[in-house]
Amino acid sequence: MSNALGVAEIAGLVGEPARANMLLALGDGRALPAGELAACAEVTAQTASGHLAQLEQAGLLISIRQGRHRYYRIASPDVATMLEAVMVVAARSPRPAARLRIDPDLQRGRTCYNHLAGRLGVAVCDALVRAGRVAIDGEVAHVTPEGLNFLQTWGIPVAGMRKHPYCRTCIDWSERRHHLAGAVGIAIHRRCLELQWIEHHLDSRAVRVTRAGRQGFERAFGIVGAGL
Amino acid sequence: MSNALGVAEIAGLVGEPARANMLLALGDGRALPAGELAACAEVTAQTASGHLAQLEQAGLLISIRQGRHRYYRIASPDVATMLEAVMVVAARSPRPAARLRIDPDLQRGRTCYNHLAGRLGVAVCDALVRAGRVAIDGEVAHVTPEGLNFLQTWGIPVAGMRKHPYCRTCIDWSERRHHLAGAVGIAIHRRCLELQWIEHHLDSRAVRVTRAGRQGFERAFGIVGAGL
DNA sequence: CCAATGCTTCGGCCGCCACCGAAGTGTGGT
DNA sequence: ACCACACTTCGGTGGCGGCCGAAGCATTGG
Repeated sequence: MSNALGVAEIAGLVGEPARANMLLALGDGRALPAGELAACAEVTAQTASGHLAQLEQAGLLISIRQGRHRYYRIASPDVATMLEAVMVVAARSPRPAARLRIDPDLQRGRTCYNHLAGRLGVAVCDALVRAGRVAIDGEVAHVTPEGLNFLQTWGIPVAGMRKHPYCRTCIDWSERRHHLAGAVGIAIHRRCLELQWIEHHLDSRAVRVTRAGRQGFERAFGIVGAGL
Repeated sequence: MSNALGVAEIAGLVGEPARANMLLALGDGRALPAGELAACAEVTAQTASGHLAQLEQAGLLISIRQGRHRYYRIASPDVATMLEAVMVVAARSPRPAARLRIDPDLQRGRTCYNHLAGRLGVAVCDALVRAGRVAIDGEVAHVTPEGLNFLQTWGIPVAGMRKHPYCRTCIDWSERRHHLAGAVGIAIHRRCLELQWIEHHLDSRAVRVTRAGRQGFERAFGIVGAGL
């Protein structure tokens, strides 16, 4: 039925701290860029690149190139199941192991290079789509006339930014759900900072929604709780 | 939430061909002595001992000492579940074939402890199943009434061997197929030796099919080429 | 165009670990 | 008592592979 060599090969790929860290970071189905996975694993970009290539070649991950980024995600539910099964055993293992803590702040809201991501980013994107201000067609997003109007009055000079990477989606946080990237995404992020709706954690990419932000996100976007 | 170090540790233990072989041999919940596991993994007793100690310390296996033997078995259903999950991924992996050099003699035919394995072992098992003489149900195999008759007339005293490890299957590492183990498997091997259908390579577990064996395997089992 | 950024490839270093020979411990059989 | 057998421990060797520095594409933005 199955051979031990194949099993050892797969398990061996997981059995390396750097790769295990990357796989676990992707464990919930998100797609993350290579650089970020390198940070998760605490190795340099070169090392991570090699690991990711192995994982993809073995069929554990698949990658999508988006601009100069390369997003990786778990290839199939089978792989996720396997990871969970290993985690169960690892948790029951008598060997105490150091725990790598995942910052819950990062999951709530963060910047993805220069636009909003995390639950907050998804919430903003959803709100814009629901309000008919943005229309998503695959990887490309369009700002509708009402959207242009809205952004303008909100304080974003949309006029000058009709350029190529205008508005697009980013496959990222919270599986298969988009958030806005591109020029519009960046502008929104910048405007949120200007308005002091969010503030950055020092030394981290996590963002915190301020009290003013809570009100602002609710009034302008209809987001209650500001994605928290 | 979960710790990557623990995961890597567990997966790393499985990610070694020798250990993976042992774990898979124990995958059905049987308890096997260290020596047999060493044979399964095709390493010396010392090496196997070290591996087994690691697996036990990590909580994947537990051992019972019985006389001068030491029987190992899977520590918990969680571990078995994990192994199956890895096997599923390994089966779907685009790299199914072994990249490890396999001794062609061993692949053709060999003994697995004391029964036939390799292509010859698989061919014999297949032939018996095809002829309705053996029925395989998962890891357990049953000899049908016709099978009893056949073995008897072939020269195997089946009458006295209704004991516990009667007839079971063993997963072959090089062929990824089942072959017969247990008392019946051992008896078949012994009978083949008696009939001089096979002879052992000196100093190896490889077996060679003699000219008489070629005829015999074809006439009795319908195996042409005797699995070569 | 050029500079910045993200990722990949190449080359060499170094540590870990699987492996086996030899010797040691414990159990069973005679 | 003796030997045979199953397993373990120890020590030394060799190879595999993870790691990073440096350099090489590719994309984006100015």
